[in-house]
Amino acid sequence: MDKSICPRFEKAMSILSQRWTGLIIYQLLGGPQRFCSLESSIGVSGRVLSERLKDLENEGIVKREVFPETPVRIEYSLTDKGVALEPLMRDIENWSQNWI
Amino acid sequence: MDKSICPRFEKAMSILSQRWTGLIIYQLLGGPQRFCSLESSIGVSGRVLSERLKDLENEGIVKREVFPETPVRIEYSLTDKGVALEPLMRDIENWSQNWI
DNA sequence: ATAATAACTTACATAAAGTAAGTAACTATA
DNA sequence: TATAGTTACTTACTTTATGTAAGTTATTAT
Repeated sequence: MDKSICPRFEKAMSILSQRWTGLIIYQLLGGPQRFCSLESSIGVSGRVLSERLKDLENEGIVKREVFPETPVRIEYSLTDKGVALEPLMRDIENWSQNWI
Repeated sequence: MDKSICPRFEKAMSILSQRWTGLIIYQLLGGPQRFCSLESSIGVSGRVLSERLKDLENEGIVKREVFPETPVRIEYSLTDKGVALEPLMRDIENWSQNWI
């Protein structure tokens, strides 16, 4: 091995290349969403969605807010770090329109 | 399920969010590379690299060229479709510099 | 004849993701 | 009071994906 790739870039890739991460972020660009809403619009299993949201929260990309209503409402949204991924998502959008 | 995500976008994501795909494309932006060179610079196993390169070839993102020298030389490079991913890779680079 | 090299492939083990059922906390309905 | 409904999970179990290490093919060098 003679890794010549920037560790920051690799770290970013390791986050973004996890299954479902991109779609979760893309969905949240449209505004805050609830667990079940993400689950159904993306088509990810609850088990993995739960895991991914925790990871993204730990990375400071997603924010979790609890509203103690009945039944409880929990909203997920993007932090500034998450919103900073918008240009990237737009590039994927453009590329997919031109080449897929 | 009420999928509201553009199928082209989803398809693009399913390619790009596969483990190692991003790093392979990123490395090939620097020019054609051989199998063993990709293997060592990225740190992916040969088994999976082989699988990925086939997938990317099938998607028309990567081109495989055989040079019948001794020992044989095989070079992988990006097609136009692959090169079109450069802005995206630059965005990931930028984001990682600012936020990681 | 043996070893070396590149580019894979195969067999087997471990890690990640999917599926379906279960839980907690509360409310609405019978 | 009991039953069922709702949201946001978690748990146990199965299937798929990836890693590891050894083997294969074709060719040249020693």
